[in-house]
Amino acid sequence: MNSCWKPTIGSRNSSTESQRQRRTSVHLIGGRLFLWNGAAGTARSRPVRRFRSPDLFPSTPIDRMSTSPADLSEQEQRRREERTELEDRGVDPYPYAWEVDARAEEILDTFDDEKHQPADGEAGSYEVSIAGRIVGLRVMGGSAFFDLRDESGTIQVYVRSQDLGEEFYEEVFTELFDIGDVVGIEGFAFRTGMGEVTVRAADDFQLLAKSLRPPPPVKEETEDGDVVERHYEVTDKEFRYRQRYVDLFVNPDTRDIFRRRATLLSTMRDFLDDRGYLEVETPVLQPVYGGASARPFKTHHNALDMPLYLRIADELYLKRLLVGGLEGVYEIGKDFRNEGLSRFHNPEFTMMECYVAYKDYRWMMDTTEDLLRTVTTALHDEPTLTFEGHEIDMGGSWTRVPFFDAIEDATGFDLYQEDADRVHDVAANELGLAEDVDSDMDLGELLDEVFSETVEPTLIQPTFVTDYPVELSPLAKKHREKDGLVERFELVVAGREIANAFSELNDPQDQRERFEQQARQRAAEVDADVDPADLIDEDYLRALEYGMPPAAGLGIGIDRLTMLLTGQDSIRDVILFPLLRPEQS
RNA sequence: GACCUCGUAGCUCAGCUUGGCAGAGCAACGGACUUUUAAUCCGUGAGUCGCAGGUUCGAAUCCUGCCGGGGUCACCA
Repeated sequence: MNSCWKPTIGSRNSSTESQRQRRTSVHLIGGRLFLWNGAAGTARSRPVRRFRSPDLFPSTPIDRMSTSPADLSEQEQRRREERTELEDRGVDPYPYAWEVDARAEEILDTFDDEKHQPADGEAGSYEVSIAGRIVGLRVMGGSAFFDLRDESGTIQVYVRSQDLGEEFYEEVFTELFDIGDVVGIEGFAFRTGMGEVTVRAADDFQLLAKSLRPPPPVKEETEDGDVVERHYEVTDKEFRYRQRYVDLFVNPDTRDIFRRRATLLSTMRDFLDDRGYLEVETPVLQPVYGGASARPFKTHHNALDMPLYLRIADELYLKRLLVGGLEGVYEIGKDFRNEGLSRFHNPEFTMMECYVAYKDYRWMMDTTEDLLRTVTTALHDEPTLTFEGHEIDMGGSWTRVPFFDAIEDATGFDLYQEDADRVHDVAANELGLAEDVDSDMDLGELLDEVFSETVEPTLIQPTFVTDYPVELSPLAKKHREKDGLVERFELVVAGREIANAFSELNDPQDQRERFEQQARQRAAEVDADVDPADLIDEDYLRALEYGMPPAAGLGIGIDRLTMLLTGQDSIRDVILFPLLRPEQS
């Protein structure tokens, strides 16, 4: 999981010495709390943290940066008072480090009753030093249990007045610690009478970060027997997106989604690296945007005094690299499209694009099968997944169906080589799409609409839809056999478009004509003042004129793939910090 | 941008139809409790009923407008 972190049970690092000394001092001085965390001399003399001068940020009123007591809830005020009280007692509420040598999940997995369970009244042999956040505190007189949550999971901690000194226990722990505080524990693992593996804070118990803001209370009543229990869980979607940091420590499922997203990415990288493709990084800031038909974000470079656009696709720069003689390249990065928000669209999203010289789209279909089967297996241990109740089999080779055949199969109408008027007529009058089409849509838009409405939702098992109309694909190479089509495929799974690929157009003359066509449309649609010539990427055409080898290219939307592989129905659930409307106070 | 829907304690919500003292559970706070499991038991505090205006003797409740959240559509290769 986290390769940086290696548990070292049984051979504990000698750098825990400072912790041992502090712990010794607890026993030596009994209840002398001001020495309890070894920070007595420094806590008071620590410089008081101050807010920056308001002059530095004249537009930000100081009273919005500090928080006046009147704005705070009772609970927030109390926690601030506790923090002050801790400092007065010489307890640093924000100390510097803690030597961790075990994690919750690992202790729960490796605890062995025969080897580790201590005899009554004795110390256990499974010694650990752990850290995490307190959730679910249960105090019972002179002892207490709480749940400690670290990145791996949650483990119960047992605290006794006898172990830690009465004064610490009574006056610091039970009075000044809260749910939400981050703490460090040194002690040993044991199994309680109720059967739960628990760490007893026998040796040390320190505050590592005082929480001034209560975590959301989420113990919801389960009304009847079949309701799933959700005790420490926040279900309010907006809250989860806006305060993802809380979502992550409260909802283990959320962390799991992002772990799986990371596994997906690393598996994909390994797959591409193993085949010898070079991972590259191309510009996000571009003087001319292209590679897709979306509207861009516009920005400005001050020193050069020039407009720049955030890229809407990586494609045109990656193909320049093929001209440069790199024979297999890929990039995983953010694209930006200035469009609306929905559960399928976030304005910035992650795209993997891969280009391989001397290959065509047929080869790319095979490779896509391999890639996605590998990724699916990495996440599910087998090449199958369940999405919205559908069992989806990513194994074997997948159905390949030409675009117009798919439409004909779904609607009974063969629209190949029909003109826009005819397609509009069929869509509006025969297919019940009158509300989705209108008469000034061009042929490409009409066909796309028909396909999206009638075919896409029906394709549940992985399906390559091939041979798109040229109007929809200005960067794809003309079909070697079929007039008016290009060698392109989209992969549809569970009714969603997962991948897009083509035999890459490398004829500079053909490319120029298609750019000109596209530029005229775009200038007319987006902004009448724009000169179509400014929308053409002349440098890309110059590159093609030097000669780009035949190549296959593939694009996969990582966010949507993650949705599919983690069973999420909103893109916001697979993006850590999705764009939201600004928060209103 | 259009339509639907919601806004009451820190959180989840009831109360609104039929106007009459602002409610519950959880959380918080005080107390009891040294192997608990959403700990339990006793007690306490907590509200600009989103905002503004109107109707009324009286508005959380009825009316109008606005603000904010969510959803659907539109835009979107």
